[in-house]
Amino acid sequence: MDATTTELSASLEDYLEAIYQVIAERGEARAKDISVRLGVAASSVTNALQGLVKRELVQHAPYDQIALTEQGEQIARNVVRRHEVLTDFFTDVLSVDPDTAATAACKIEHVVGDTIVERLVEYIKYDQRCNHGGATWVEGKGFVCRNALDTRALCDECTAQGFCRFLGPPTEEGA
Amino acid sequence: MDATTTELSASLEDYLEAIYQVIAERGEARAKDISVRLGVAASSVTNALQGLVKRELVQHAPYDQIALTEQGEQIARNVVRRHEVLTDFFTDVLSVDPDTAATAACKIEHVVGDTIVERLVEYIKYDQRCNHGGATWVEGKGFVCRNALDTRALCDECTAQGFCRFLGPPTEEGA
DNA sequence: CAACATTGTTAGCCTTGTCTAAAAAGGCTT
DNA sequence: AAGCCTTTTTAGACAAGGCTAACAATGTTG
Repeated sequence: MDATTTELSASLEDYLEAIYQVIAERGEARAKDISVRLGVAASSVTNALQGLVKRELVQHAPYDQIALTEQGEQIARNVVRRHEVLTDFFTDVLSVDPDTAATAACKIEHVVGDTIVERLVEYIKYDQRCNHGGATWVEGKGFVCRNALDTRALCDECTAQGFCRFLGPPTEEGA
Repeated sequence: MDATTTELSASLEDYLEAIYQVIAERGEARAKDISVRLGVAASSVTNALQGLVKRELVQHAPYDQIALTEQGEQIARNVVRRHEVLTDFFTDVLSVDPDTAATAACKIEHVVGDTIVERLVEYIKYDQRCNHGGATWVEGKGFVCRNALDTRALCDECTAQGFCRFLGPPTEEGA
């Protein structure tokens, strides 16, 4: 089995993520921590660890601590990043409540590809920097652009400057 | 087994979706169509059908056509809807290319919850109706609000009207 | 209507991932 | 160092879902 090529299952990604986070929080990770965090039987952890060790993503001698290999840590970081990006997007852009956002991110993080994630990152940045673009969720009304809520103040400023003040002057690409 | 309560696996959702689409396209569905569409062995289809029949989501006598029950069709429609919403969001809002969008939607449709889907719907609507809010992906630049691309025309209009012209006047909720 | 091609089903195997129960290892505590 | 409690591992079962190979039904066509 080629460890570098094989796609990792959602389940194994979850283990990797949990290991990474426990190490980050506690300094070290033991099987118990993982089983508690994932709500899974201890034997399931042993089982998963064997798979991860075989793939060289984890270092683990029986009855000992759990550590990530270089490779494993990289994958874990990636999963965490996807999780964070999704969470941020759901809460900041879509104004979804934190619990729902977290739950959704936990599932989607295992299936979303890089292209989408990077676009989401850009979209979040856009939403943060541009008072034109940023919309706000208003219950019973849908998404409303901030200009519509903040009186005309921003629009005046926009006109005065002739461009979106956070992006620089208009480009020639415009219609 | 309580057919109404049990969560459906991603795999069975895929079968349901395929059956729905084949019926929509061809008027009827047979096992072969499904195996071809999903790229799966014929026996896998038989197998899945048994599960779906047991759950009363599909009607199917051996060697006969495949039909959806009321229940099954409802679930199928739901999956299709999630797929479409995701695809639209990825292409229209995030400007991701159609292939990537479709691939991502195929996977995410099985794990995304209703709350997020409905927010995405609203966001797409917002993006379509509000020239303030709508952003456009510009390669090498990120998302740029349409105002920044379209010269100041829209901004002038915005100022003249004092509000986002697609949403009505500013509300008191504004800061 | 009989032969053959296509389609569908069955049977049996494999992998992944979970569980429980039982055994083994480690670590405290006296 | 002996005993006890916790943690880990092993062993074995099970469900899902996929595959191949073999068999059965259907249907088409001389």
